[in-house]
Amino acid sequence: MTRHILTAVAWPYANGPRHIGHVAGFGVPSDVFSRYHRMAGNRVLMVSGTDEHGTPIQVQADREGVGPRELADRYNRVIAEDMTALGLGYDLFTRTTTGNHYDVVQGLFRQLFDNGYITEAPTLSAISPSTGRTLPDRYIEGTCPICGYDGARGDQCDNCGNQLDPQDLIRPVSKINGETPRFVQSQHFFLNLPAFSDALGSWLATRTGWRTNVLKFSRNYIGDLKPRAISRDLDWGVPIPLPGWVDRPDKRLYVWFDAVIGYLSASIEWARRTGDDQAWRPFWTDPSAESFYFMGKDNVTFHSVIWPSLLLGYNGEGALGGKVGPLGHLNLPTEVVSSEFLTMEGRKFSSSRAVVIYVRDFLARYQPDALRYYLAVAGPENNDTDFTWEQFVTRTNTELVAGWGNLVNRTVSMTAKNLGEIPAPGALTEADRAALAAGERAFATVGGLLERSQQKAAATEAMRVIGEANKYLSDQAPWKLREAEPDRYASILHVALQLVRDGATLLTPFLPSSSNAVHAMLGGTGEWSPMPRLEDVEDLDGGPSYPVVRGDYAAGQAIWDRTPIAPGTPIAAPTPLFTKLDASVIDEELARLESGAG
RNA sequence: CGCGGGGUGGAGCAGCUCGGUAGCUCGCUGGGCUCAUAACCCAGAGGUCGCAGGUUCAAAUCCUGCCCCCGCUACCA
Repeated sequence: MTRHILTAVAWPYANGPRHIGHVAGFGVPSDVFSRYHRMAGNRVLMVSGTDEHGTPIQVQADREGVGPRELADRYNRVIAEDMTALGLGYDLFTRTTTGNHYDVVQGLFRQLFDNGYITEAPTLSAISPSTGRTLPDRYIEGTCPICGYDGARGDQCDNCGNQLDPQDLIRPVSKINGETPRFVQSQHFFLNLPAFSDALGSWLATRTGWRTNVLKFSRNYIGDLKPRAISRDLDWGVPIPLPGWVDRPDKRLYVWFDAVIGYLSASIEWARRTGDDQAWRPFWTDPSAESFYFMGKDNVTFHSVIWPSLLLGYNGEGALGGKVGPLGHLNLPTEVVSSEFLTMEGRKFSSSRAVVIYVRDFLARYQPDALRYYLAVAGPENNDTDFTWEQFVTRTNTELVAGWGNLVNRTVSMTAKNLGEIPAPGALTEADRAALAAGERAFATVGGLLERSQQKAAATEAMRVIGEANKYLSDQAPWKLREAEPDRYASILHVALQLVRDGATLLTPFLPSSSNAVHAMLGGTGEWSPMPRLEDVEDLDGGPSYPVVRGDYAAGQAIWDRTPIAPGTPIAAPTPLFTKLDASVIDEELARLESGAG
């Protein structure tokens, strides 16, 4: 039976361009996963978009002297272009400022409200006197009332480690503009998280196959849930859909509430754009549908606790009961796949301190597949991992260029120069059969690892198979047999070309562009693993137009199995798949890092 | 006692769930090959698996204590 798999990819925040640490966490792993499942014959829906509400957007907009919408427009486009350039195969990469998203978010809010899971209460919050907007704790600094340290943050003192409330700070000031925040009583809405702790507990107890730290962290977290405010004093965000509130210019839903709902709204938007409004349902309301959420570890609680709580509340499945919402019963996540963090040359990524390499700048100088490969094989899958330029150059040159690229190049070159077409095999020797069997077996082993989200091991295993193919060529040494034993020569090249074909297929989830190139080299026509494209679309509900990432992935020929090569297919001289990097790029990039030029 | 991860040959990692004389990639040394982007193949050197105890016929693998590193800690999405 065909599985329906939702790949829900964390939403990049549109207050600036994204760096390679971001795509290491959510981008590349989710695309490897989706491409594999598409090849394995499953129906995949991969959605995401830019998250554009919240105070940091507002702050950055003020800093740049533009409105929040203008700022969001700019970085939405930058990020969508970067995701496309990396080859991330979204069915829809949209944004949170669409009419469709507003509708879906407000629909969820109303259902949660009607079911009793959202309540109104007064709360003390910090306001910026000059703008009237909520001032989040992290933007407030002052002297710690406990230890006297004068750089304490509103939520915690970094010096003595005590948890603080911002109103306790001595001489609190706004980090944004230095003014003294005002603390005011204000009416806000709260999500009754404690009402979900039992339901969350039994749901988490049924989860299997998760990375252990995600489960441990989540189980620990639900032990002490408190109601959580989901509105803010802001004019930038989704309006609160209740009489007396919806028209207020100073109250908005808080960004984290609307952002996680994006998975659902983007799925619905995708369906509407396909012409079948209900096409999202097999991924959300069918009990057998599966959903995998990809993110960095800082986002785990939002996906393993908060988002499931919203879904439980919408379904009327918390402690207060309630009705199922108009969209029907929505599935909770099958698995929350979290990545650890990537560091940059031993330091934390930091845009402000220029410890960073943006996706855009990276791709301007290096191949997307080189980045994808590095992140897949040496990324932060289970541990924090350091990105170093030296490692990047080494892995690119030894594994991609000298290992895989060279296998393709030497095999295809020999064939093109001396035969001009894919040869038919003669009688196969034991060594031929063993080599072919190893290539075929790899689909099960690499596929099994990908099924279990062990992408590092999967990539390593695929490269091992390629190493065996290189060894096969050396052992058989066809170049010695070209004139003396032409039949044997043809057989060896046939086997080697089939192994190249297998290697390209196995590496397709990781290196789609390169595998497409190999497909063409071997005389393949049409699309192998389709790439995403960026296009401008009209808002479906009358808003301004915007760019989206989409693709016609079903048109791809790639399947997770051996694709036999066809003798007689003409073969031309190849061009190298990967660019070898000169050792000098290490120093150049390190110098860029030091000078802060990005 | 806030939660979690980690300390394995020069570098980066796997192994630890189900204990049995340490594996992979890179680098290094020597050799082979010459089809290939000086790429490929073979052989070798190099580790008392953070420290100290304990359990066991046997521990990198289980238990206890300690030292060091890192991430997270919820109004920052």
